[in-house]
Amino acid sequence: RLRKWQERIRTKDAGERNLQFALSEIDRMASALGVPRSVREVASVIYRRALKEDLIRGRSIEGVATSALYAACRKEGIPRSLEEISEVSRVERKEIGRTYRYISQELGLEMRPVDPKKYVPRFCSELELSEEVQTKANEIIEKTAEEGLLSGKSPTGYAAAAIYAASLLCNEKKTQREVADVAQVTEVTIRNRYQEQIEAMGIHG
Amino acid sequence: MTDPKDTINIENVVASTGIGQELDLQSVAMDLEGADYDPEQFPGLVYRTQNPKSAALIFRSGKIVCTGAKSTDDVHESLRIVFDKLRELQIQVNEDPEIVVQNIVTSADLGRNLNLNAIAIGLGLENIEYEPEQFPGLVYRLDEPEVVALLFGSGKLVITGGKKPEDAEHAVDKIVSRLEDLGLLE
DNA sequence: ACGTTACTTTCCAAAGC
DNA sequence: GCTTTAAAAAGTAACGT
Repeated sequence: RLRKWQERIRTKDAGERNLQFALSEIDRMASALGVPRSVREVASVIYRRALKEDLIRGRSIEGVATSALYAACRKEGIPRSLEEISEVSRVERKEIGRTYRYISQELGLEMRPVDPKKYVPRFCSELELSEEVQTKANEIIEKTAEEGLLSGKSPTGYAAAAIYAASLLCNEKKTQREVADVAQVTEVTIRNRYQEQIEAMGIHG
Repeated sequence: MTDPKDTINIENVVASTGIGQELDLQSVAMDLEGADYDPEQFPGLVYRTQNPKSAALIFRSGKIVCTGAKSTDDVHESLRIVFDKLRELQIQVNEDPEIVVQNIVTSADLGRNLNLNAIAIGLGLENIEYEPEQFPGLVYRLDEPEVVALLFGSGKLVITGGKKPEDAEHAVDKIVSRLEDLGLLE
């Protein structure tokens, strides 16, 4: 009898320790990413729900914690790409992606695809581009996405191309390399998306 | 107006069977030309047929998996070749072992571009998976037939998980009517 | 700025770790 | 869960030239 009781305490303590570890990891990663406190709270809620629904079995605590943070950033409208998230996590990109898809499905998070416009303010400020460029980039994204150009394309690459195009149009040119570095995509991707976007916008230049 | 059903093409058929006899894969690997066997890496021996093109995974238990064939007829032809090769090595093989198709992979074309964002919302976010940062296709699981469809912006699609060629046809029909009902196939 | 190769996703069986 | 095999879809990436 005593043994069972001690075991319960042991598991309870272990579970408590694991939860504390997960929450401190979320805090550490959130700080490294510079996201507001509200995002950490949303991530914590998602993590606790995953724990309650027993979704952590067969997965690492770190992987679920990182995925919860990725989901929280998206839910709060300030997405970070898997590439950016993986830079502050000890879990590799592929594992974060598959764990995110799993918890998102199981918890019924009903996450909408990321809107590329959500990346515009952050990328533009890192590039020190004006408000005018941001507005222009948003216009390009809005208009070309309506025409169906966005289907299947990565949101970061799409945003990067629109920002590159907008910087040219507003005479605040940034090179493809500069934009690519901030968005963490290749110049090839920017070139491909840029060509499609300017063609759809009817711009020549 | 091409019927999307007429664009269906079988790309791969996976089937399993067995010769009803245990095998010494080490000696089969020695005698069978072109056999790849690395038990440290994988317990099955890999044997490829050229015509029809396929890959057979042969196990110690005598069970065999055939994959890569473009039709169920090709699966039977490929396995007939594998059975004959084993008989040449003085291995007893049952008369005509039962061959069970486990999975058929099909491609098709809806003939129109798709707005995957609108389709994701229309089909219901709880019924689909669409993560363009990770993969350009929208994943749609059907209950009847029980298959998985990958929808792309080009209007092309992949149907997998079916066991009969008709499964893909029924799936394409359902997807087309579902998208038409939603006004998203235009 | 090309071209090639290779990786992402879905499905399934097999035997063993 | 992983390992191996095959195949398509389209996007992205990393090579070499």
